[in-house]
Amino acid sequence: MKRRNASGSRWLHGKVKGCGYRLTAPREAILTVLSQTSEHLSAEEIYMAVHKTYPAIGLTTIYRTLELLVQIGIVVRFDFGDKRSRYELAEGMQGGKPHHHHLLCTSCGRIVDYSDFMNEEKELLGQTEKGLSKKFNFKITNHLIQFYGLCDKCQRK
Amino acid sequence: MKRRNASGSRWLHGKVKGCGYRLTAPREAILTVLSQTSEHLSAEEIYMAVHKTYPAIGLTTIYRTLELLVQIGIVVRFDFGDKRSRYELAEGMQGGKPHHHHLLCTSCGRIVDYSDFMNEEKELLGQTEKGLSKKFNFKITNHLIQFYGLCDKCQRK
DNA sequence: CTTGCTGCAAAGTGTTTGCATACAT
DNA sequence: ATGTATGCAAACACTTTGCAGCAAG
Repeated sequence: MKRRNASGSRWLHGKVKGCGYRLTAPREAILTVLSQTSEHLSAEEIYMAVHKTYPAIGLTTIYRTLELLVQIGIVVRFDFGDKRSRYELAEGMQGGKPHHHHLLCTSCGRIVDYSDFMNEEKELLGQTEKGLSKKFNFKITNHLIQFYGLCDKCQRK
Repeated sequence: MKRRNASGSRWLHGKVKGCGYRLTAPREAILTVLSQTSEHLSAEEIYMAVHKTYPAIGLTTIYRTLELLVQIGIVVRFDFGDKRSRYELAEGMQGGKPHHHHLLCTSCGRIVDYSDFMNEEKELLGQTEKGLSKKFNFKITNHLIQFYGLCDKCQRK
């Protein structure tokens, strides 16, 4: 678990308060965990991490807070097919990652972020979005791109 | 629900038997439903559809059969974020759809298949796959591309 | 103070499993 | 005949909800 911008959580507090929500200890702890990891944590994993510094936390609060943060736009929910939601700080949030897509190992579940090929992708996405928009009269707001395969370790087995 | 190739299910029987599995009435009924719809049915929806012609069917059998069909490669499982798996006949199966991606309305849940922009996409996907493959030592086997937005009806509300 | 936030326990929902019976081959 | 497939009910895993107490502003 890589550490990143340890003051990110402090900056995020403003975002929460700015939206008219209270800044409580549980929320603070959850934001801190999210801004200091580079992983794609599930609710339970966040719960366990927060529990270390704030043992009184309940799993319910984790779920409710995450839903709130997703609503505000501070956090993004992902579904990688392992039957539980996973959460990341949104693009543009302090402590968050730049825009990226995911590469998933179907054997061990490893998740790799990549942003190297985004430029080419972005161009095509733009074209495709425009075409789809016109043809189906959709107002496109978002996209999901993931690649699946075997990571190097799993290929050797 | 559009009807398509009504004999598709018969053709599929061979695939099942060819893989060494028994061809039973429940499986036959499930294949028939899948080969006659153009929708993206959930297990429960398949259950209800099969139930009309085969009332003795149990939901468990639906799940077990779908898992089998996915394993064999006759059926593909999708996850559109509504907390339940949805199933389609695989590309290349008789009665199945050609390769396509999905466009989803985040308001009403409508799912639109598109295959118009596949050529451009395919090219980019190939490049990106190659790059990712090399950089992360992944053997890429699959990809998922979805666009999210508001369909024309939901935009007017 | 007042209203929103929290934790616990219980309820929900989609999916899976144990087991005895039924059936395709 | 033999082992796979089925259906029921119970178990599961993740998530949500009801409610009474607590605390931020």
